[in-house]
Amino acid sequence: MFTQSEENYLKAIFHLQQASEGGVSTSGISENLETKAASVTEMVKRLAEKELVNYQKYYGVQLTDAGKKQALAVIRKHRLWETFLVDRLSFNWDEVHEVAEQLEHIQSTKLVEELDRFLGRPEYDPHGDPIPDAEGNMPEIPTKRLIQLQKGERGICKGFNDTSSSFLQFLAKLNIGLGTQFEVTHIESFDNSMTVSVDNQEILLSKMATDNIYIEEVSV
Amino acid sequence: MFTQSEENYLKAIFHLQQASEGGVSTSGISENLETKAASVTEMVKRLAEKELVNYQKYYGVQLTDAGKKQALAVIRKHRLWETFLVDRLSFNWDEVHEVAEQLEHIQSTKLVEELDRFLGRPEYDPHGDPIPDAEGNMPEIPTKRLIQLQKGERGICKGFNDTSSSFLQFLAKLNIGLGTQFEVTHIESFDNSMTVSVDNQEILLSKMATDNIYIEEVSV
DNA sequence: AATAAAATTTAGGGAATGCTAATATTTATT
DNA sequence: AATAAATATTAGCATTCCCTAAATTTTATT
Ligand SMILES: [Mn+2]
Ligand SMILES: [Mn+2]
Ligand SMILES: [Mn+2]
Ligand SMILES: [Mn+2]
Repeated sequence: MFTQSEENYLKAIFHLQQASEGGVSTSGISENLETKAASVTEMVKRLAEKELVNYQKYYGVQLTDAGKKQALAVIRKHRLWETFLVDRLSFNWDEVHEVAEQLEHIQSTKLVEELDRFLGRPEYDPHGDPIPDAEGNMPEIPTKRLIQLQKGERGICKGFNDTSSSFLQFLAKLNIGLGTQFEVTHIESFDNSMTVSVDNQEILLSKMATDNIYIEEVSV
Repeated sequence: MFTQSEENYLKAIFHLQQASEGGVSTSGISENLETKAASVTEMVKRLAEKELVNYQKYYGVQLTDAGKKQALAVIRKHRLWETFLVDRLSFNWDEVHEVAEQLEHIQSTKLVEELDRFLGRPEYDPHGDPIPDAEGNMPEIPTKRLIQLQKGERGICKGFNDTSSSFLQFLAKLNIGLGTQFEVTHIESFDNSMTVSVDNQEILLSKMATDNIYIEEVSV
């Protein structure tokens, strides 16, 4: 259906789109795929021709529904193969990316379906990233971090960027976990440390900590 | 290392080479790969440039050692993946070819090694074709058929092309099996049926039968 | 508002791979 | 041996994908 190169572009655009609103820039794509900007412009025009992206000269691209669907199909394959490599063959989680980058382009609906079944319909890949289902549904990935909140704003803890045991143990000591409600009561401009109130208790968190906590903002 | 297209050509040349001595013809390759002769000539020149084949204009190509090695590596991957699809995912033996045709091009030494281990180092794929080992060793595939022998020549039975139970049962009735020694005593030009002596017994075999028996020729 | 800097697009080109039509060579048939 | 038929190669062209250098447009800075 699509070439490997087209699929790589769609995937890159999808990921860049997650991380920022508005159009995805030519330079963003070119960095992500390690190609030159001129090559990106050319490919983006072809993708627009095929109605996989909306492209506005000089203002970047956005995936259409068709483009998003295809991107998710590739991401699904990528993460299923990573799971296969780690769970069934004895790859380490840091050795799988390059191979999955190739395997994600194999075209066979039956293969994807059977692989998914064989692996026990996993929901997350070895890196903890969610695996889209056959329809492209995937748990929303939290992108907002506690550090981005202003004084007086509130958020609910949705996940962590750093998943090392030391960080998780630190959080446990403070009674912070998934679902914890924060209200920012003070931001120290000197070092960007933050005071948040949790269950009417004041907790001081370093920049380092607040940058590693994903939240969903709650309107006051 | 090599492109998908190059690998497909090497594999095709390898298979055609098995089935006949002398150079592999341009038209043979073009039929096998469903491309035009002109495209074959062009690719064959590139392969010769890279010393994967010896090419003599108008007289076809032959794989060099390097070319043969690469062809065997691709065949190894193809057959391992077919085995995976049938043994581990629930593919039927007649559904695997197209997918294996893609999977055979994935580049990762570790993946091939781990897949081989995971499958229990199988020796034959779901179609009964032998799987080359990592060094490219593979049981010799018999290519000569009984039908090719002339009157007075001898051969030893090495395998069968048609492996249907009806054919195998027919052979069993005549006491023909792996290792059986034939000597051709007569060829009936009218219908190409053949009389062979086996253990000093004369047996009449139809063209249909002799065309499905692989042999190794024995010099008289 | 003018200018400088950064980002993007266009122009022109190359490698890989395939095609059709024209030409050359080999092989088969008279 | 001459000719016809079959095979193979060359010439010329198209597509995909990537590149560098030049031109254009947007964004940032004076
Ligand atoms: Mn990829
Ligand atoms: Mn992953
Ligand atoms: Mn293939
Ligand atoms: Mn097979």
